[in-house]
Amino acid sequence: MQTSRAIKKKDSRHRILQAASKRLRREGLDGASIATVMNDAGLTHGTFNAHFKNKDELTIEAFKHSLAQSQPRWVKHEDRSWQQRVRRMAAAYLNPTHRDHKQDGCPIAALASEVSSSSAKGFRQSYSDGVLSTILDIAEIGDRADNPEKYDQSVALLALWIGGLNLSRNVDDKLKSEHILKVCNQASARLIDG
Amino acid sequence: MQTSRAIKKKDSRHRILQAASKRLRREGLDGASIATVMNDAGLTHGTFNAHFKNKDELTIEAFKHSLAQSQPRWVKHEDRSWQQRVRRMAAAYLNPTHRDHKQDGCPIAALASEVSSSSAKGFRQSYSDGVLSTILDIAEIGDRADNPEKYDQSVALLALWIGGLNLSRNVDDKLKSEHILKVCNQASARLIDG
DNA sequence: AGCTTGATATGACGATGATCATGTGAAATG
DNA sequence: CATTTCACATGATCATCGTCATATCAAGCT
Repeated sequence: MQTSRAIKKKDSRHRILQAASKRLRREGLDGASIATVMNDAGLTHGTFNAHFKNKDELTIEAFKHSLAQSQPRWVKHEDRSWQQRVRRMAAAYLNPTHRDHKQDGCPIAALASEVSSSSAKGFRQSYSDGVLSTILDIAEIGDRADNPEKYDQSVALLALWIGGLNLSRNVDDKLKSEHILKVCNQASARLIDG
Repeated sequence: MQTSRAIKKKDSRHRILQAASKRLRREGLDGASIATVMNDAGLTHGTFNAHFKNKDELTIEAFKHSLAQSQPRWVKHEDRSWQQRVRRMAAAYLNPTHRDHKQDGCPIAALASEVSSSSAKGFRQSYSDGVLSTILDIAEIGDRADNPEKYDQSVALLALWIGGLNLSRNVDDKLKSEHILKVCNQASARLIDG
């Protein structure tokens, strides 16, 4: 049975993870300082190590948390066909709402260019695992051998989506930014009926 | 005429920019600390503000410097056809050498997910300009109106390349990383002969 | 030669961040 | 109800970073 203290601690941990995963996605690896995250969670910064060993551990857990939270939103779906599925996923990924809510969106895109320079080895491993499992989830297979063609198409789609989303986030002109999203949606469809 | 002092200063500035642009690409916006960069350039950190107003200015200049330095390597070329051109550019961009030399490679890819959270407004503007001019350079046109179809294809290609390069950098497994590069090369060709 | 200018060096300052030792108060236990 | 336990708070410590005031020393000028 869980004591009320244990429940409270689990709840605090969850609030910290929630806050950290948002900061992590919005402000990147260095942006999510412990003091800020703990403040977001409504706790004082010194309490941090009662919940996590150190910052690396928090980063890893927050990344996993955000992936588990955001990925099903666009991946897990019943679709009438593979082509339907790709169109739906592209539309769910490449749109102004996702572009403008980085802190609630896909952590793979949000951290795409920061991973390789991270000093936290465990984080790079988690990210790598996240990428590979996302590819399989897009393809709806358990292993590349199950359907190499779909796997390869899913790789290219994920690359296109991550690149397109980041480009659209970084182009100042609103119209041009939305044009990027539109073009990448069309390119997604093109990639699979070749 | 340039005095030897002016020459010396210009040379120092160039060394600082060179060092900063490498650090910027390898370690990201926060990684390139002034002390580190100045040390790389063979100067003491306190001398920094004799060359640049502040860190934001250095970041902007270093980004422009690296874009001017790296972009022509794969964009400026005489090609027999548009399809040839795209294949050549994809091969020049999506390969293990570029993947493994982030500090000398494309700054648009190297900073793709960090720009939107940067507090330096001038840097976001420079990056945005860099993206748009790179798209035009890929298409070899001066404005989208010159050839909307090529422009749109170039947008999708750049997205695919940036996403693919970053994915390959972040996947631990060597074979899988190279597979990503290969698949994205193939997808590039596919995107233009639809 | 003596004076001025400017490129670089030295070192201090305040801010921020990660980590940790210790204190506190309330819930759990007998 | 006294004692123990534990979630959390407080505050210190050490490192790093951006910025800046001041010092030095050699190149250029009169």
